[in-house]
Amino acid sequence: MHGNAKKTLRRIYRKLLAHFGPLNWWPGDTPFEIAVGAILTQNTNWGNVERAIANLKESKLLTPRALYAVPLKKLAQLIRPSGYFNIKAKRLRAFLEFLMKEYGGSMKRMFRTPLSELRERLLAVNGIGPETADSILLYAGNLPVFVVDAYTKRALSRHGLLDGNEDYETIRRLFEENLPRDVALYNEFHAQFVNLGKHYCRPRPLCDECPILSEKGAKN
DNA sequence: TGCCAGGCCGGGT
DNA sequence: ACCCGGCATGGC
Repeated sequence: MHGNAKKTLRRIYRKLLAHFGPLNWWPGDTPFEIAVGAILTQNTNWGNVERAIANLKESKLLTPRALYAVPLKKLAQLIRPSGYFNIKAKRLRAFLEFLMKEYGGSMKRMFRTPLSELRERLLAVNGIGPETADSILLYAGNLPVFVVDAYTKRALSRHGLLDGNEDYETIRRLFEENLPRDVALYNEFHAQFVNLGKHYCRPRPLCDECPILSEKGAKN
């Protein structure tokens, strides 16, 4: 990114917020539900994830202990609407096993682990990659980690702020090093990027009319 | 109808 | 260190 990253990021944030208004994301009723949602939403529409979570709620299974006891095949059927249900059932199980064995099934206890150590441990769980780990840390744990997703990369690349070949960690550091270490800001900023992607930054219809970010060299 | 969705893993160069 | 196929349902 060019010289004035701080100003550029603040300007993008201001424009997103002005356009969409505050989104106040809280994608779940409990930290555990948010973690489950973070895994289920991998490359999947959130609407489908809501159905899967509704199934778990109706079955009274949306607690770590209850869900860990569900047989894998049954778990897969419950989360069927979220897509990739076989692989996601295994990924949920891997996270549940981690949570149960390391923290007795307590998200609160899990979040007492120092941040950088917890991030490493989450990344070591099969099925949890950088975006999923960071979503759990930020949205379930209220910890100051910036979540980078496909829309974030796409928007910054398309507007010339990134080359497009930067990796996840590079982009995450770009945000964390150029914004105040503020959980509410990280939360809202990522939510705004996702909303931008939904409306204006699809892969196919080139977002010529994107009203949010200014082109490289524009004044605002 | 075909493309896309808030990725990640495992195997191959 | 990249690159790619596979995973799968539901909305537009």
